[in-house]
Amino acid sequence: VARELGYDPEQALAARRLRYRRSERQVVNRLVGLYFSLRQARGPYFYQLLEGLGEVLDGAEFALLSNWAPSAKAPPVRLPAIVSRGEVDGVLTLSGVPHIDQLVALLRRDPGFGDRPIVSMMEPEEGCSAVLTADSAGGYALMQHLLGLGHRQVLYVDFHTWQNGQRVEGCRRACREHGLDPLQAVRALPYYTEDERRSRASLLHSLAQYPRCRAIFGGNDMTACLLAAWLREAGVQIPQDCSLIGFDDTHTLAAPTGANLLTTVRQPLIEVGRRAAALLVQHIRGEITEPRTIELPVELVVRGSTAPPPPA
Amino acid sequence: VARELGYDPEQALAARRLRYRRSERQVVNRLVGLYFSLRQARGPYFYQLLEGLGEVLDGAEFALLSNWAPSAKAPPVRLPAIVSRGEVDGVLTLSGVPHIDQLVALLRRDPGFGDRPIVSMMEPEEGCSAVLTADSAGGYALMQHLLGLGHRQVLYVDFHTWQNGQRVEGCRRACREHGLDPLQAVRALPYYTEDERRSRASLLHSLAQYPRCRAIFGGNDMTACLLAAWLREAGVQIPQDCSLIGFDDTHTLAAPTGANLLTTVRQPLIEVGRRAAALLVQHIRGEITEPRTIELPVELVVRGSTAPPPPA
DNA sequence: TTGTAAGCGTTATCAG
DNA sequence: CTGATAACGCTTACAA
Repeated sequence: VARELGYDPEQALAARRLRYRRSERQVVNRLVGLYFSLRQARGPYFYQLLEGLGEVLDGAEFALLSNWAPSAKAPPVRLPAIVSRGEVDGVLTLSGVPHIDQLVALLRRDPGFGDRPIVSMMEPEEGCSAVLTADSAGGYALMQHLLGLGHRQVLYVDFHTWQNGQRVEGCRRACREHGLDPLQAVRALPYYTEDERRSRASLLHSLAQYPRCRAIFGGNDMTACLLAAWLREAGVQIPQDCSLIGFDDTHTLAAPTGANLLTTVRQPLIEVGRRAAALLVQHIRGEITEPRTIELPVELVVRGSTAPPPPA
Repeated sequence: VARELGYDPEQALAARRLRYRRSERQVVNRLVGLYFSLRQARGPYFYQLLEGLGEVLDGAEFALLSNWAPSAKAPPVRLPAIVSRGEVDGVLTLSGVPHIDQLVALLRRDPGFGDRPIVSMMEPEEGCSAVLTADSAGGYALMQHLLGLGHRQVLYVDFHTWQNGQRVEGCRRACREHGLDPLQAVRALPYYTEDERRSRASLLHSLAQYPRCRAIFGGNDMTACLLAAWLREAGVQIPQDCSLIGFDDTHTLAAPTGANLLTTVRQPLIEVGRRAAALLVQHIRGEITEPRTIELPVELVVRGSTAPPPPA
């Protein structure tokens, strides 16, 4: 009869939620939150993840709350009202967003969220499930490729605020296997978003200082493309004078023909989004109770930006 | 006393919503929905809008619901449960999403949404507020620029499913003012996403057919960049052999130096997002009751992809 | 097995 | 003007 009349108690969740306070049960609201920064939302990295998330959440009929846009400056001090009210069933976080630890602590402390599931993407997080990629293996494959071309020194350039430690660790592992001193073979050079001139000068200085270093590893594709522009302006030709590698396979380094030149490691970002969403939904449905970590493989994509080092 | 004890009736919105059924009042949930397609979410066009939306909604402490990801195929038949439950205070829509009319009708028909505010971005919509850009003026400025360079014929290429009529109308207005037959001067050539080969052949055929037409207007930057790749492969040099223009200023047509070549019309997309969010929040707060339309100016950005036509 | 009543937290109403 | 009361729709404990 209920079905005939189109009656669905889910429609009046407000009443159910009210009543459930007595029995300390939880109401599933089919709503999950995504914590990210507007800064990240500018690039394809983010919207590939979003595409995977959207696909799975849509299928599971979950809605996605997504305007958490923390600034890099201050840690979050308050949760959105809808979270404190207990209407958000779970949360997705994303590596690279400032102050994730504080956010997680804040969520855990709030009675409106408590120990509901959190799934972290691209970075492990204490007490949360995670969907990661084989970062270390990616760095290893990249370095193997460069070593095979004859390079013996690499300059690793990345935001100083990011810690892609696994990536570099993979590079260094490959170096050790080739009998090279990993600290000599992979030199880290931070760059500073807030001071482009300084970063550029620092890059060119390092290239002059280490004449045998003719390969540059940008911490990700976005960084690599920026470095490419600086190198071009300084008259350094890629890959004749210097090889360049990225990470992610999200950006195009355009050759005159329009083709993508950038040798990189492809991360399965859409799949990361899918898996993270699926994991969160399983948690919410109670099909999983313990935090779980998934690692997805990455793939070396060799294009035109890498070549043997020029003769000394 | 309430303040001392940290008591806030907003925290128990469920109870308030329950009670309000009797008096037919509405509960503001500080939650708005964004209707878009995953297809759009792939490009900077979308995330510039999102950036503006996020900024204002964050400031007003509204949350954003954003996993409406309709496929192009089928019109929406059901609203997310959270909308039907009346927990979404208002909706933002975006031009280019399939079946917007059906969505609006569906919302209006659903007692859970009824006549709550809808703000449409980049396209007017019956019975809704809208934030638009001066499309026609943009087309006019582009055409003025081309006419000034000496062009007398332009090929307009765009998705056949999109109707950027105002843009073309602006072009034709400029032609009329120069005493040209607008239908002769601006020829429309649709292209077909599902059949790239056909679109490419059609483009090259048209160029051969109209030898005096040496300027191409891609309906937007994304389209223009795609056309640029096809032209390059066909050996057509930009801008020496043929000028190329886009619209939006969202994509880069990279010169060998990495600089952006594309002459285009900049749309203030972040500002569109900000205004749309602000408008929706004002509606929800009851500060505005009647639908309102805002039009923002656009700006011609002349770069290297336009030049005088080659001598006949 | 079926039926009844209480109560979740809020607010409108009505009596005092 | 103040203060008590009932009802929004649901779930559950308990009685029949």
